[in-house]
Amino acid sequence: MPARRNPAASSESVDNYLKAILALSGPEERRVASTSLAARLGVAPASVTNMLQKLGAAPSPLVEYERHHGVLLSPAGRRRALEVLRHHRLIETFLYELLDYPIEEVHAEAERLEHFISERFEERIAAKLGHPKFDPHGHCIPAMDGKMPKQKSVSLTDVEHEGAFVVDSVSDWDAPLLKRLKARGIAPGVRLRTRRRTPDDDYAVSLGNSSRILHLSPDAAGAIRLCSVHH
Amino acid sequence: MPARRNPAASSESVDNYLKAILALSGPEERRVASTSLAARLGVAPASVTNMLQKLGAAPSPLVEYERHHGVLLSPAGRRRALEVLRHHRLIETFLYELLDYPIEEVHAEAERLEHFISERFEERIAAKLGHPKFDPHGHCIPAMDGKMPKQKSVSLTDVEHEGAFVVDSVSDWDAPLLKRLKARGIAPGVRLRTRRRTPDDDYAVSLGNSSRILHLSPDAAGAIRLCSVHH
DNA sequence: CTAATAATTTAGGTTCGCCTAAATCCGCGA
DNA sequence: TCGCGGATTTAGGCGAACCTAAATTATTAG
Ligand SMILES: [Mn+2]
Ligand SMILES: [Mn+2]
Ligand SMILES: [Mn+2]
Ligand SMILES: [Mn+2]
Repeated sequence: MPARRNPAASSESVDNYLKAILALSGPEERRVASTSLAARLGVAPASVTNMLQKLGAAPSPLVEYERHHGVLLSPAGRRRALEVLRHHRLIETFLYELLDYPIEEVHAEAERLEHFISERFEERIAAKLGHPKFDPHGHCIPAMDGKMPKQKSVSLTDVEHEGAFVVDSVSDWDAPLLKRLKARGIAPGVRLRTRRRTPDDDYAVSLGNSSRILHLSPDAAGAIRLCSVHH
Repeated sequence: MPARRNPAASSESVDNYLKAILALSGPEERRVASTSLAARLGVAPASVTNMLQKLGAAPSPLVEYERHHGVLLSPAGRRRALEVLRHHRLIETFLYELLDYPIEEVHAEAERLEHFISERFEERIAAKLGHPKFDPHGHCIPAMDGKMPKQKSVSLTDVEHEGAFVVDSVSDWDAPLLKRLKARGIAPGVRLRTRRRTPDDDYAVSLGNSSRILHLSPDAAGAIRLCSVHH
């Protein structure tokens, strides 16, 4: 009798659920609905329910789950999610900086490898990279203790007035889109000016000191987060 | 009805079976018995039979399997096994050369990662390393086309006469043993002299120009392969 | 040539992560 | 307050990759 080991200790799937909950619950740590998890993970809603029940019922649960009321990460779950996120972003940085990957390819590779590297690997690439604080998309890399500064950036889609900004980060979700942004010169750290717009306008911005105006699709704009420039 | 996809296309498990068959069938490509596969993979013999039946029955089989008569890799299976072996040894070299892993730790990490890296990753680390031909244990890294020069080394356990050799390779199988060998100065490329011995003697060798004699256990000797020095 | 021993396969069962179809629940608009 | 539609859960199943115990087959010593 193999003394039934702790179910759901961790696995690629579990890790991905935890990371998705972390992302979807946002800085305010809202409860996350199964449907949104299902959409994000590309699985059926029933599969989500199943997994959440299992995770929530384990001896030391990784999530706090209540029927019909969504989930939250438990402290242990949050710790694990941040660890995987740290792996993800360190790997991305490593691929970009040391292996010269094109930026739009780092995400997919990191998405797999994040689950399989050892603590030693994590530590070694972090050291090699000089303990970076940001990944190539401009996202913050959680520290080893799970601490991560709150982000105070806004989505370009939420800016309606004219203003001067710096690109904080770009979404890594959609590789082709990311490639297009790169081709247009939009990358973290780039200075960017917005113009006043009404809901019907497209997103018109100019970069650096150039006066050339770029017109961005809503998709593209949605992938860009900005910081104001009053340093 | 989701149009039943090619079963056993490839997976971590399948890869490990193929690699094990490649290793156990040796340069002469002997048929491999389920028992030896079971022992090497650390699974029950019944599990091996199961897997071999599945692999052998697939539309384009990765192995040629005959009840009660062991398996052989098919050309496709051999190709895949060599690809995974190439991954393994490139990753080991990468961890050793670029991430400063201690030699006894590279194997375990490579054993996992070999299944999850992309072609791009493979190509990039190979380039970064200058397309190495040997891994840190002295094992040959298969080329991209799967070609690999025949090894013409002998196990230290098969040497009974006095002679001058160069250490060709050390086994990566047993990390503690590997660490001990390292501590004793035994590594690929090191010059090593054997003395005449009878089956009851231990393995007595001296390294480089030193006259100091090392006495090796059968385990240690079994982990060392030698080349003669007539260059 | 036979019989026992060793190797191998078959039978039956588990866990994980997923799916579809069929309930069920819940909040909101009339 | 009622009931409807969307969100969610339940029920029933599947394939991978394992396992143990019980056949079965091969080999080999006498
Ligand atoms: Mn992932
Ligand atoms: Mn990123
Ligand atoms: Mn492996
Ligand atoms: Mn090796």
